[in-house]
Amino acid sequence: MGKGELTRQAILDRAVQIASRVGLGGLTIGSLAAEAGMSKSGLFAHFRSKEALQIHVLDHARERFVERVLRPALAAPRGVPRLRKLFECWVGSSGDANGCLFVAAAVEFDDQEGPVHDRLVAHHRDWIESLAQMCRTGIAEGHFRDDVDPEQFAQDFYGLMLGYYHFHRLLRDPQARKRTERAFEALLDRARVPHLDVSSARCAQPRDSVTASGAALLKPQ
Amino acid sequence: MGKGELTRQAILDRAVQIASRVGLGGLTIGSLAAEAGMSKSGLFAHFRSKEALQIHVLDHARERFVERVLRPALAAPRGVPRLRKLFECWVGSSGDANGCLFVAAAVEFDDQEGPVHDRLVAHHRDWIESLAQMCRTGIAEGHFRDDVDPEQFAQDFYGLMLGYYHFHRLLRDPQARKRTERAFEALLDRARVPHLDVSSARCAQPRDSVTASGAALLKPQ
DNA sequence: AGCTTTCTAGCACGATCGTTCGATTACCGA
DNA sequence: TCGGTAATCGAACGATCGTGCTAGAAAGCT
Repeated sequence: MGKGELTRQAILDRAVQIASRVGLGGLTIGSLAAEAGMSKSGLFAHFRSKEALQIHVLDHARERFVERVLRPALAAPRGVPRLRKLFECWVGSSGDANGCLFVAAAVEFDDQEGPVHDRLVAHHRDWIESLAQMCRTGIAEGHFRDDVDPEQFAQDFYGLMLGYYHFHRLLRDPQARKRTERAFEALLDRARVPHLDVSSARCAQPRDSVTASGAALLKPQ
Repeated sequence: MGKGELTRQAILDRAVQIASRVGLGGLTIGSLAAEAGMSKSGLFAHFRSKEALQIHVLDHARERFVERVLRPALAAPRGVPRLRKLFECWVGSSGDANGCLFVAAAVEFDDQEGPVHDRLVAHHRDWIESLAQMCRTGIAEGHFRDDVDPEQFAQDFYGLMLGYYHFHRLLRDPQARKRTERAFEALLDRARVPHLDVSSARCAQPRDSVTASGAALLKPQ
């Protein structure tokens, strides 16, 4: 990795942090340059436009987020344990800027069409699909009923996390996390096979880690 | 109402619409003036600063939102019917800019301290408290179990709606609304009395009849 | 009607926005 | 070590940002 790519990564790290606070639109080249300790034009040369910068920031945040949340989950056994690990990493990374940026950008660009919007939607679709796929795996493993709707599960899951971000970050509610954990357990319960001792299902054999779930997000580059 | 207050309201109506698209920070005095058909300085004179404008926009959106969502709900019978009416109005006003602005502003100002942030938090606290209070009323009316946690209910409710906004507005998912309705019914079910053998009841019921199940519990009016 | 208060437009300001360009420095394979 | 490529900088561009100031138009009151 050349020097250019190196500082580029450093810039993007900073950019994600800033953008998670002020949004992708509020992210300014001048302030980013100052934060990165380089000139405005020097920084600008790395990305040919602000729009390109925004997309790169989005991609960067996605990579980091996948690495910190999805990847560890895929190392866990399929089904409920994997979902639980995902949840744990997701909630745990709430101080991390990468996840927050996605939520912020989602609200900011929800009806501002353009390349940034399209890229953002694509990433979110991938993420939702990963959630749904994990639910399907849970069904296949016998942890969930087979009439559970994976898309419903994914939306409920995501909504639950959005609620967490909201209560945790805006309202600074110290109980937000505990409630989110309860909501997550309730979500699992709703999908779970009735009259079954969960602990036995949870200790299912750890099949090989990387499966279809999240494959869309894990493709290189 | 004098002419000044009249154009002020017109300005704020426009401002809420614009801010729901580009955020409170992205809301610009110049573009707002152009949209309102008046000069930049003429508009500016109504609010002594941009920050004051943002707060007024926030208050305006809140008033409208309460009028369109909370007020109709309070006209419904206490407990579950009221909650159902609230949900209905809330979901129904998703095209309305007033609700969206709050979600947008919440993400935008979640760690930007200042007067706007404080006002926003206050409004959100009020809203959440309204949700929790409705839950308490549901308990008092005997619709919900008395060990239901109202704050948990409020967070779950809000999260569910955030999920709706997300899937509906960003992802343009045509099924978002139906899933949100299912999630809402599941939320009611979880809080509902009696708490008998949920698993069998849950599995036996086809999805369509879930909606009707709660309404049968209490007679209208 | 006239008079006073309120509202609005025009102009200008410093700052910062994204962006371009040419010069200069740093890096790296030969 | 040298020469060429890549990285960075400084200065400047037009546009737009939020914000004052002042003069005039409109509205409201008696």
